[in-house]
Amino acid sequence: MASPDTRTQILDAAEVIFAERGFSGASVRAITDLAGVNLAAVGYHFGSKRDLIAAVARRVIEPINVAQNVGLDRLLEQAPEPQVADLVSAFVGPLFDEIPADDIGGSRKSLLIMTIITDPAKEMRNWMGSTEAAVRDRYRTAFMRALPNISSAELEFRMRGLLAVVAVDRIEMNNRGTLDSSDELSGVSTRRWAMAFLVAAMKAPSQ
Amino acid sequence: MASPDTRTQILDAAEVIFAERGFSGASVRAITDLAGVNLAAVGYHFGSKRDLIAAVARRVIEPINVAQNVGLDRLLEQAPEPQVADLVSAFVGPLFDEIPADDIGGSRKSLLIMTIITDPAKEMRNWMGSTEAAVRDRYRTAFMRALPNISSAELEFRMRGLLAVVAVDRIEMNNRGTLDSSDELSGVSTRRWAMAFLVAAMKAPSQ
DNA sequence: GTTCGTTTCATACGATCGTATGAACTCTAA
DNA sequence: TTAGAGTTCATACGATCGTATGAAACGAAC
Repeated sequence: MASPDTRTQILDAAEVIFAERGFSGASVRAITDLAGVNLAAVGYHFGSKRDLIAAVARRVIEPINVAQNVGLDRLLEQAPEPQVADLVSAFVGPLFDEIPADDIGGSRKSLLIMTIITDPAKEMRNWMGSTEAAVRDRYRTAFMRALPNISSAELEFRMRGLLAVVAVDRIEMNNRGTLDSSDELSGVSTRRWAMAFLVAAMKAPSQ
Repeated sequence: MASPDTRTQILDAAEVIFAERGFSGASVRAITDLAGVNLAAVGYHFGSKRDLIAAVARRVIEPINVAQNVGLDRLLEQAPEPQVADLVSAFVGPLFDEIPADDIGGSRKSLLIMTIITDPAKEMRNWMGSTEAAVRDRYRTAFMRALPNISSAELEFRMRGLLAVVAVDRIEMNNRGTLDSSDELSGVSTRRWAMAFLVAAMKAPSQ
């Protein structure tokens, strides 16, 4: 069953280093040094750096996908056709919930998510699509019922916008978070701002 | 004055390689190989890889900033207080204009822009802020007049959303552009979709 | 206490990285 | 034609990269 300690320590350290330097900019040695474990531990527990990247990404993304699924389940229980605002909240909410804004680990995770989304290494997108695409499909059909005038393609564009706004905002907030002091205030505000911004955007008349 | 050929060939090749592999994932050798020039040419023309990154980023960002400035100038000539839709168009338009959607170089540039925005290497943000921040300030004051009920902080959030939606969309379109065939259609649509989405979002009531 | 699967360790390998160097080449001006 | 600045070239250096290896350490079962 493998001692969970070393494995977890590596995952935690990798999350930090990957967020700081990107996937290819991070060295296995930097990760094992931060984790306080032996260099060879990565090979033993994960096989290769590529597999470590996959494990780290999975650990960050999975709870978000689960929360998005649960949120949509709860909405569909209450009403067969949820409102746009509720769908937006259920979709982007987990990005705020699973990524605490004020602590260091939170900003680290948001950076990591964007690293995952935008990393040029295409390996990511292959193994990620499985569950992530399923969640997005569920939400898209729900959005299609709530916004019958919007075409499927345009809806996909808008859903991408949901993720983009929240993810980029968290990154930017983190970048200045190291300089500014009282970003707790803007941290709480951001969620309200994002909801107002995104709900209005989703409801925009079809173009 | 240095033969502009080699320098430009390096910049062109670096744009491709950086977009494909990220800054730290790209090797100088890969760039010079693609450019068909000698390895040492990077050292001679740019000094170091870091300086090459700066030069590439500057070449991509600068025309966008210029176009954004020109667009705002033109709006302010016509009316002292431009409308929201016009401001949005002038702000995100250059991202479409300077980055053709259908050709390969276009999607490459959009990827590169996102690489610049999100790259964990913080060196970027230092030398970039100079002119970029000035443009954003001009637009923020213009938006503040058009949207007097929105606080300055929330407005900054919303302007970040403008860039995020467009940039992420271009990346995603590029990612699937390699698979799909007829994305010229969605390429043209995207601009209209972005405008509808973003204008509605900017006009959202304050929260 | 000895055995044996599991985990950690120090260490080494070949590849590749960014950069530096000095010779060879090109081209213009005298 | 020659002098010299500007540019390109082949090549090498040390550092660091991901990965592999085999010995040491550990812990539970008998």
